[in-house]
Amino acid sequence: MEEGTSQSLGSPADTAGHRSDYDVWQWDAREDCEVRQILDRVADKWSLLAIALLDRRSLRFTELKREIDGISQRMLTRTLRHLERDGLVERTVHPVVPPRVDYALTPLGRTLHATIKSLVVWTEAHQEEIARARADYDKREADLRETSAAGAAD
Amino acid sequence: MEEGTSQSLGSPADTAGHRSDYDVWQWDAREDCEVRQILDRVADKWSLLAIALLDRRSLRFTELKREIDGISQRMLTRTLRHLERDGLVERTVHPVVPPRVDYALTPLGRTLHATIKSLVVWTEAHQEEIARARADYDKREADLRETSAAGAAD
DNA sequence: CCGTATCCTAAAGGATACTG
DNA sequence: CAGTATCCTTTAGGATACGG
Repeated sequence: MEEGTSQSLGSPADTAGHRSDYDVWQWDAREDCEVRQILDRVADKWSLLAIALLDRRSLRFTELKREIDGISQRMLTRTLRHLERDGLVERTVHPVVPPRVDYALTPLGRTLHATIKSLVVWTEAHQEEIARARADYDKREADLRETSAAGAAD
Repeated sequence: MEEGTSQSLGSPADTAGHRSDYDVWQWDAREDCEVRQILDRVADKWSLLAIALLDRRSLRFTELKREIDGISQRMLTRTLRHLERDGLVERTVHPVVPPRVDYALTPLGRTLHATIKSLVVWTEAHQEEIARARADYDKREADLRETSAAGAAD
């Protein structure tokens, strides 16, 4: 792993004695860069769930619809099409009637799922810490409002 | 009830000889569960960028605004407040005039960044594969439209 | 300098109805 | 069964103006 290659943003950077080993701007969140797109794909409302389910076993459309209870037909179709386009999911149409369509994770999809899982694991490991942080923040906020209200009342 | 509450989705599961080691439904994407919230936080338009920048060194409001060129004041404030509330970023107000406010990643924020980074690394490693998949998909789509158009014209 | 408040637009996504 | 097509609501987020 190289230290910053295209350093960009003329920042002195290393001042904190700590540094990212990639260039932040290479995956600038606003651009249509790959990371942004993958992140959007992974993070959208239903993709992650579909990926996780398909990582267990392949499923057909209706099965997915039933398992991801609450998703609309429209969104399930869109989600699956996006995943398919990105090469994460494979769609197999069986020429029978009534139609049967199977969805399965590709090898690429499986490696992505493995990666996402580390984020899930992180969250599970730290959820209490986060909950505490939120409670503290909200408490401080409430105290602040109370104080300023009291101050205004004086 | 569907079979299986925690083990859930009555899937014999292992059929593919492969299985996730967590319960998909514990982090059901639709609920206000922790994973969903963290994922939303991480994936929203600006958070990731802010986190990555702050992982290098602490920055003040205006510096962040300048570095994340394109972000509105409104969204920068909101983004930072959310990160602060979750205990990922620490906000330090210096009681001077004009005001000076420094933002820094907390230890928790740093570990999150490290985790996110693995997703970034995954994306960088597979972006060409994804690009190919998309090109293939679009090609097939185009061919299909062409064919059906020709068929209709006949 | 560091915000908050207000207004406004674009996009995501649900509900519903229809089709091969 | 496995989708499209259409309409409608909700939300994210930009622009702008103002305040401590």
